[in-house]
Amino acid sequence: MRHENPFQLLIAAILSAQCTDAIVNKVTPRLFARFPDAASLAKADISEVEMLIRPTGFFRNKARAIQETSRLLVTRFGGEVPRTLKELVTLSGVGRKTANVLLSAAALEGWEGWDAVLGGLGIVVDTHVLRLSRRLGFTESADPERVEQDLQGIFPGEEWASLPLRLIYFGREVCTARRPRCAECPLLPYCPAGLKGSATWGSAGGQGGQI
DNA sequence: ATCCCGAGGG
DNA sequence: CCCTCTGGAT
Repeated sequence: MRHENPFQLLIAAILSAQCTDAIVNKVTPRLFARFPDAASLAKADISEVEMLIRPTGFFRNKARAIQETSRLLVTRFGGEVPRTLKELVTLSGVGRKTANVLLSAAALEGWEGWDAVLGGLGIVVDTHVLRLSRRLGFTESADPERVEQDLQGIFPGEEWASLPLRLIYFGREVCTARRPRCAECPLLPYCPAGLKGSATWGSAGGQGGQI
């Protein structure tokens, strides 16, 4: 997700719920040209915000969320993005997944002043991470928090920030939800769902996309 | 468990 | 047409 600072990534991450990042990247340049920081977005006309973000879906909820979050940044966090998961999830439209997106970006991009709190970093579990974790046998659970715990038990802490980005890319290009390209997959020899899955997921009578 | 909601792919 | 997309709040 494109961003120039923590505020922009926070807003973009809220907008990315149930929406491709390509669409988020399409609307954020206009949004941030009009409202570049928390102070300006906090005072914005809500209907104008709705128009700007409409293509991302859930636009009424999301407009309310990013404006309320901007107000909270101004009134409770000095106009800055808070740097702990506990504080981040108090923001409107921000759950554990979105909070972990911020902490992961801070770790990967080496944000100034964030290193002290990165011990609380978790693993981003979105729709791709959830699906691939189940297919690859990292977890049996469908609960995002439980999946995160299972992944934390498998991967060393240094990989927690980068793992989701790699799974997401892999999930978009190869291990897609609907019709995974098992024939082109380098992980096929190690995949429990593997080719036997494609018989189930695919055409005849299968209740497709169970995993 | 349900609602929010538009856009793109198959 | 139906399913999926870097979910969160009620």
